[in-house]
Amino acid sequence: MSGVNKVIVMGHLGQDVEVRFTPAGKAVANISIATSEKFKDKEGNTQERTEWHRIVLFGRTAEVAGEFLRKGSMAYVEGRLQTRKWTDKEGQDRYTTEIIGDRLQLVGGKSDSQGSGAPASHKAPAENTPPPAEDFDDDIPF
Amino acid sequence: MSGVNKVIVMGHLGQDVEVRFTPAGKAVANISIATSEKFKDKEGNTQERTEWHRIVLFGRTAEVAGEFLRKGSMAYVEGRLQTRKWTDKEGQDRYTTEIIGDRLQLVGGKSDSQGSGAPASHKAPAENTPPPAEDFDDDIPF
Amino acid sequence: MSGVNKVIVMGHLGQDVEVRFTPAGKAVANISIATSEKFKDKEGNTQERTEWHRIVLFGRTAEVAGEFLRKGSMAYVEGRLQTRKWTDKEGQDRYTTEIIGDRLQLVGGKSDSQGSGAPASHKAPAENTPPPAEDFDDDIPF
Amino acid sequence: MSGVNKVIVMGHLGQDVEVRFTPAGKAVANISIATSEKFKDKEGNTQERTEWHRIVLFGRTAEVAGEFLRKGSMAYVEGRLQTRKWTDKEGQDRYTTEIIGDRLQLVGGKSDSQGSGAPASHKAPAENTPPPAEDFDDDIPF
DNA sequence: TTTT
DNA sequence: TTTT
Repeated sequence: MSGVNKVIVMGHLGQDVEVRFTPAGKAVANISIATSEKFKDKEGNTQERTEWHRIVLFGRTAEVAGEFLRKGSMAYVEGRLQTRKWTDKEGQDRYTTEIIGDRLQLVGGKSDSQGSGAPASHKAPAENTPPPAEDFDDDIPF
Repeated sequence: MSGVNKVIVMGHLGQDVEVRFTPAGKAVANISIATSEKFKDKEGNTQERTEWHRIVLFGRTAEVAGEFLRKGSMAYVEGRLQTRKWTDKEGQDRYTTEIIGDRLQLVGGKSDSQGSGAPASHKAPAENTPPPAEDFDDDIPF
Repeated sequence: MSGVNKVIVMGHLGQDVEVRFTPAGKAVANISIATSEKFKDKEGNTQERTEWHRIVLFGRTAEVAGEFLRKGSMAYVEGRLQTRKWTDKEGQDRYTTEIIGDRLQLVGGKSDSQGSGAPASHKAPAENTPPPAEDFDDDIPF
Repeated sequence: MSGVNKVIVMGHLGQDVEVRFTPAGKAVANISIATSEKFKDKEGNTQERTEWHRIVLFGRTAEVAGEFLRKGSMAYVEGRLQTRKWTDKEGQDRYTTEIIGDRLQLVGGKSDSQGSGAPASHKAPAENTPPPAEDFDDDIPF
């Protein structure tokens, strides 16, 4: 590993968690987290911009997400940036930047109540590495 | 501001810094920083993946970058993620994720020697906000 | 500013917030946040260690803390480390390490319900600097 | 693990690295890193305050530090805060706050040249846990 | 001193 | 697509 590539994101999930499994049985979860910031537009009016963060979790961390998070839940995620290349239907190269999360911390937002209720936290083992994209048969990149 | 949207990146620049100015005279710099990580492929062989981070700096921070950084320089950048929508030549929506840097710290790598040599550091004022995209006439998004 | 000195802490407050004011009328808040980690002791049993973080907030951020946080509230704090020297009653030098917080984010923990209920977030202006310790008349350093 | 306890520090070492070994043969390194910040004093003059960070590294990370770092080297460290209680010669309780580093990244400062010259980076395995204090016979806490 |  |  060379250099530093670190992301910290905390906010609410815009959708329920999608959990899939690789052929080898490893869980992979996709979550989408919103953050927002205020800024002044040209007229000096305060505006709010929402930023959507596409996050991918693997293994036990993915399972924890699938079990404890849902649309509206608040979560803290630590991870790294990764830009993935894919080909669209016209055969053109496209790029999608995602956060590969290696630490997930639930934060007790109202919307995450779900029966069990117990908050949860999970940290991926250091050797955790995303499976190659080929493990999935998706045509649709996201 | 709601939630947390934080990125920390440190690595070497893949190209010289591009500095432009808005019509209002505000500097905007684009830099590209590489980080790399090792991972095991399917055969168990250690591979290295390089990640390129597209970073945008504004104001005084952009000027410091333009003055002290060049291809090969090492830099530490703190900022936030922002995904920008643009339209390609076929009229299709495209998205590019960038790091809006609000803190730049030069780290004394060999390649940044440049006469002056003085290390530098700069932190954007808290109220620093990127200018609207319309300030630029570029057809080319990056 | 040279180098990087950054702390991120999220957890529950062990006590209510203490807010004081400098002679110049600037608010200063002290909060205490717990984090915990699991580890294995010599016998291989899982133990939990709680870490208490002493945090100091200034100005508007301190006021937000005083208004919205209390014992049991959950908060996210970003700041920097600062070790303060003081003299105990025996005349000996003592040192206390604190986190000078410049960003406070409330996270909707159960215990912070308080009537108003509205979550809050505040970021100190970049030029925010702690007042010199002499602004306080305390004999007791913490 | 509950909550977030994260520190990022980058700066120059004030002294050579001290490496010791536990009875079980595990390396433990102590390093001291300086960061500085500018602030305005009461008279409005710009002053610089240096902050010294006491960092403890374990295992392979400690060995890397011992091999590649020395007084004047620049390093990036990621870790967590830990306050340690000890008893001084008068039998009084004393506390020292340290950064338990789990990621060390050398940054190519001039002063770290040392023959080999190769830059280095090391991340502790996730399960890395500091040995109990009793592993050391020191009377002197730091 | 918090929380699960 | 979230949340306030």
